[in-house]
Amino acid sequence: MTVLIRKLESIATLSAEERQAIQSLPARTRVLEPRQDIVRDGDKPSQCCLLLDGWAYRYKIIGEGRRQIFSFHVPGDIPDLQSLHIGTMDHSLATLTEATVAFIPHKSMQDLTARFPNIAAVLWRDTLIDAAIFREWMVGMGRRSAYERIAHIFCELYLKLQAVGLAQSYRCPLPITQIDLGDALGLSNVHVNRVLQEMRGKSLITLRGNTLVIEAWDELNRVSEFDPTYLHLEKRVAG
Amino acid sequence: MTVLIRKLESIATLSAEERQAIQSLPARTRVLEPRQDIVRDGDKPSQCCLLLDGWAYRYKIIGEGRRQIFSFHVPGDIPDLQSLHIGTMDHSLATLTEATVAFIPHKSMQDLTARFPNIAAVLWRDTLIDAAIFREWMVGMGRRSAYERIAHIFCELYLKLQAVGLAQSYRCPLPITQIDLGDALGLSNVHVNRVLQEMRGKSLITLRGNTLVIEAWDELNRVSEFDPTYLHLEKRVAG
DNA sequence: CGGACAATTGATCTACCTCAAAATTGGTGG
DNA sequence: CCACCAATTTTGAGGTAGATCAATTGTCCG
Repeated sequence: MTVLIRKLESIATLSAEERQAIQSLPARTRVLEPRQDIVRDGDKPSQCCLLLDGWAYRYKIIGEGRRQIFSFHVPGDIPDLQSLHIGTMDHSLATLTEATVAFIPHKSMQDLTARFPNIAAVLWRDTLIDAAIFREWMVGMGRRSAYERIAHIFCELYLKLQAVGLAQSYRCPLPITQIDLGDALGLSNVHVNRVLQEMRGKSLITLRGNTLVIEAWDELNRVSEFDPTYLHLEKRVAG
Repeated sequence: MTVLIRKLESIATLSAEERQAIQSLPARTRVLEPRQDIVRDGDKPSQCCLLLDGWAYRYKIIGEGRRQIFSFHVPGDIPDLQSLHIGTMDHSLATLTEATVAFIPHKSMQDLTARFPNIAAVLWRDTLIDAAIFREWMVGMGRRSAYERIAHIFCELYLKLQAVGLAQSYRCPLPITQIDLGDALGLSNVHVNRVLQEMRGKSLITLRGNTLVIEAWDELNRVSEFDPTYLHLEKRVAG
């Protein structure tokens, strides 16, 4: 649960007692294959899924195989926290890489939030930040060019990873294909590819073997008009 | 506060005592002009805004005057509920029509949620549904055509209004311009106009004088692949 | 070494945008 | 009741970002 505590402390403050309560949350841990569904659109889960290791993503398929990706998740995230208060899933959650996840019964989460209102507030806050990120992606898909959109998501992912200690020196893992990136941003994989080449040509980034290196952070921020306010990060892990 | 109770009961169940507690929430009521900002991007509000009458919308402006609208709000909504747990606004909230709003201090909301954990859960649920709608709009902007997108938002708005008793017989108020609609869906006003004409031509809708009439509900559902699950409506007001 | 998947390239197409002007509408004051 | 104004809607004429389709190449792994 350490990774969850670290995540929550990146967006709020916890007392020792609260950390302790989170530590002793019961959990059934499991290792999952890459690209494996964890919860599906239409399911009515009775537990939440805490990502301990690896990456996951949320998505929805609409007729004719069109796919929209809503978010990418890293260790410490509870991507389906919402299922605690919304019975029926309106989208799916799946692993991106091999992943270790801990399943926590809704019952245990409910007990925890009942005993510690501050933890409830922090978790609520987490789902609100989730929504803030959705809004920012909406801005991208509605009003930014492909180039700006891709630059923007790179800035976002880097900061999110840095906040939980998974990135530093403008270098971070990025285990997603260009198809995934397109489905997250509302673009075709072909166009994603061309924009990436343009960015490489301008020495903004390097992207090879699942590793993203941001060569020009300031410039990437500038072209995407990136303003991290919406991530609502309280503090950052050194890095 | 009756309108708030009705809204919350459209997505969850309240006890008599809970209804009573909501009724006695302190509020400073005010009438606002059309198109007037209520809270602005960057503000740190100390109160929430309950919409009693009229419409509001949330939006964000990015460089060069590009605007993205995130949501439309009707009586019963608390469009900035998130400010309760997220200190700094990352977008703005404004009226669309003349509107009556009640400002409720964060302090009162916090007392209320502390005393009634079930109300906290319902409000949390409300913000989660808000996020679910954001996701559906993301699907639209990322993967649906302009035609599908417009048809989809009409279905959504009609059901949301019906749920709080503001629409019936496939007819509802819609006090928004084609420019607003475009900024909500990531389209130009010109293109919105052409798509609307196409829909009129096919007798799917009538849209005049701020009133939307859905002439062919089933067909509108079909072309937009509309599935209301994501609205997570518990029950509907008769109508 | 082979097979599968991901990235890349080329060629063509189109949904939607931009710009600009005209027509319509709704509200306002005389 | 009418004339007028501002905002909105509508129309027309290009223009383009990004899509689609179809190979080809590169990469990772067993």
